[in-house]
Amino acid sequence: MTARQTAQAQKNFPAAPEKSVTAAKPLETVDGAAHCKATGQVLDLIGDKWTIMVVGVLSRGPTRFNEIMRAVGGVSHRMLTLTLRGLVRNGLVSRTPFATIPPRVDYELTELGRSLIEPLKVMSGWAMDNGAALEQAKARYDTAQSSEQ
Amino acid sequence: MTARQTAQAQKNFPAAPEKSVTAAKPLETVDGAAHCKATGQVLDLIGDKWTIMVVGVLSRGPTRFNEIMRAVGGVSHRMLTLTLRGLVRNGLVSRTPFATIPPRVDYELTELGRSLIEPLKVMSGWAMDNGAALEQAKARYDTAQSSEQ
DNA sequence: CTGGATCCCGAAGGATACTG
DNA sequence: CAGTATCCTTCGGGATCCAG
Repeated sequence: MTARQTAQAQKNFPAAPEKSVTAAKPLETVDGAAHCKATGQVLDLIGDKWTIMVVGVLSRGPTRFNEIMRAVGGVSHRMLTLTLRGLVRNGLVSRTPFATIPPRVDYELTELGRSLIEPLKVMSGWAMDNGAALEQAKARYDTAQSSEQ
Repeated sequence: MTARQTAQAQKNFPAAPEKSVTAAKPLETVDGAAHCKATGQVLDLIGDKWTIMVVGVLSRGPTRFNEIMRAVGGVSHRMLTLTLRGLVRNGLVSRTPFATIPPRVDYELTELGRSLIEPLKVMSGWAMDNGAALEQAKARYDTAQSSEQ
């Protein structure tokens, strides 16, 4: 969530593919620095260990801190705090504390946050479709490596 | 690329939302462990600092090692090697060495690799659309924090 | 219950030198 | 040119204790 932005700050693609191909094959290439930069930004938001899991939980409705923690499972107290803070900061999640005792805080996806679900489902769909192929490739690669040693 | 899978290996969602909501609002929720797990897998592939940049470059056609390095800019020799190896291992990129002198190696997206471009463009599109909103949210959040100190 | 602060370890990743 | 090996620094992230 931090490593990339530094590298990206001074990152200007040296040369776009001369004569933007956007008209020719708009769906075949990712061409252009803008796309890469933009995609990188999103990955900085959700590319860490816990964010998508949390978003996944929150997509089911407003949830309290400890509920999220149990639902995600395996996340430390501290990391959940940080993850949520990041989401709130980026406006993807709203945080509404109740002055009850014991205190209670609800987290909920904002409109912006919900708009992210679609892209996530696309990724998820791709993963479901191609996960097997990926595993296969890995297996093949690994056995190939160890045998030719 | 490694941190998550360990956590995810033993990660079984404790309880799916009782009575799967899949029929009701299939496009509004990310519900289900499968989706989260799958999405997590993809993020393990492309969630690191360099992979998408490399994929972006390769989406324009076969490219040599040093070309990629220059095109990406800021990536170290070592990390590019590792990134490419990961992509090759997962079957997203093919590696074809030429026994010329000096040696030359071309990297190219495989069919599987190209199929990933679409999802990436979706993410990229979302980022382009909402990047401003994210920046705004961050700015608001940060100023709010520093002022109420 | 939610959140902050500290400590600490292991992994990520840059720099550099070496090999084919 | 492409790839490997080593060193060294930084940082993510878990455990733990403290506070409101």
